[in-house]
Formats: sequence, C-alpha cells, structure tokens
Amino acid sequence: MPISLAFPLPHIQIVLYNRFMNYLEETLKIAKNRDTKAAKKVQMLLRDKISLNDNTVINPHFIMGVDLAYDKDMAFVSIVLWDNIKEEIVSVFNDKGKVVFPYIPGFLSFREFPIFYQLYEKLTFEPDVIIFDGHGYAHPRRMGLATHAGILLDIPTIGCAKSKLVGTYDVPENEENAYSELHHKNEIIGYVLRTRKNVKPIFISPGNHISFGQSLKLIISLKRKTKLPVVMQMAHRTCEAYKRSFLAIERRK
DNA sequence: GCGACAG
DNA sequence: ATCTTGTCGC
Ligand SMILES: [Mg+2]
Repeated sequence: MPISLAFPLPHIQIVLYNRFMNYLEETLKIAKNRDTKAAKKVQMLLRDKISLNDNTVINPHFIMGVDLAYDKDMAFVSIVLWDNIKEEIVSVFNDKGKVVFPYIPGFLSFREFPIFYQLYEKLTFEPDVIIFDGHGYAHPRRMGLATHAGILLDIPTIGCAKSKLVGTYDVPENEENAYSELHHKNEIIGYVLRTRKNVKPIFISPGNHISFGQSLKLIISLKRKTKLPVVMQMAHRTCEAYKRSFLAIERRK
C-alpha cells in the first residue's frame, strides 16, 4: 500500500510507493488507476527481468490455457487445465469481475491480468506452463500479456495470438506446421505458425522462463482438430459458454 | 502528421 | 473483444 505523507502545507501531499510493494501489486494498482504512463514505465522496468534461457519445460505435465470474454463492463475468465500425460482436460475454473482497464494495443496485460489473477490466486497448485491468448515476447517493448504474467507469477508462460501486434515476417508455406520467424528491431520475437493447411496462421512467442524452441514445439504438440491448440480452443469455448450462462441467468431476473 | 494496432 | 445467417471452398 502507498504511504501518504501529509505535509504541514495542507494542499501538498506526496504519495510514496513502499519499496517493498511488489510488481504484481504495482501492476494491479496501475490497472485500477488506468494509468497508461505508469503502465509503460512498468513494462520498461520489468523488461530486464525476462528470462528465455530456461530449459525446464521440456516435458510439461500440467498445462494451463487462459482466455477471457466480455459483455459491457463485465469480464469473464476461464482457466483450463490440460493433463499432458492423460491427454485430456482435467479441470476448468471460471470467474468474473468488472473491467478495470480499457483495451489499448500494447497494454493488454493491464486489462486481462487483473481478472485472470483474481481467479488464479485462488488455485492451490501451479501448472508447469501457462498459455495466454495474446503475445508474449512479440511486443513493442517485449512485454506482452504472457511475458508480463510470467514475470509476475515467476512461472513458464507462452503467448498464443491470433493476429500480429508488431513485427515483420514471410508468410509461411501453406501446409500443416509450416512456420516462419517474426522479426522486430533486428531480433526474432516469435514465430508465425500455420497449424493446418488453408488456415490463417497463429503467432507464437515465449512469455517467460521458456525458450523460443520449446514454446513452438509445445504449441505444435497441442494441435488436435482445430487451428488453435486444444487447450486454447477449450479455454475460449468454456469462457464463451460461461459468459452466456451468466447472461441468461441475469436476463430472467 | 499518418498508418498500424494482441483482445 | 463484440455485433451475426447464410454461404463458399477444401
Ligand atoms: Mg481472448
């Protein structure tokens, strides 16, 4: 919590941030205050904490898929847990809350992380990796939703987006699993992956605590019948259904 | 100033 | 993201 210092002059007040306030609290506060200037500062600050050299997600057991849905000022979130050994969804969690931050390209984490975390913090276990519907490293300041969340939670994360935010790339060949590199400012920031023939490719980028190669490999391994990884497809469907059920109940009141 | 622009 | 029925193509 901020420390408010009331000075002798009543109209002068300085708000100091406790040096122990962690970045998670900082992020949630910035979102609530809709402070885009502070949001950009945090992104530039946390950028140095990104780690993509980790090699601990070679064979993950539990994988989480996250997605949100909206209706006016209400946000709905679904977390789907995929058992990568049983090859099936083993748990589904839903929650809802008020939208705290508007959608601004480049600042999606401040809109979606708060509502996601509200549900995530209630869980009593941690998955081996979390996949988000959006970019990770493939961000103007390398701080997409997946990366931001991966830093705050200190857990391996991957960004799985349906369209580009930044960067240039060659359109991948029109065949299953064809992919190309996504570049930005002279560095690779992710991959453009065509999961099926004749479908629009998706954008994969590491979030945090995972390498580029492992991110791409895991996403490809999660391909089933749909364009999106099975866990992301399920998260999307689940969240949409959850929202509809809620709205249905509301309408008959 | 203009165009791009995750969900 | 959301608004929405039928329709074209692999
Ligand atoms: Mg989404």
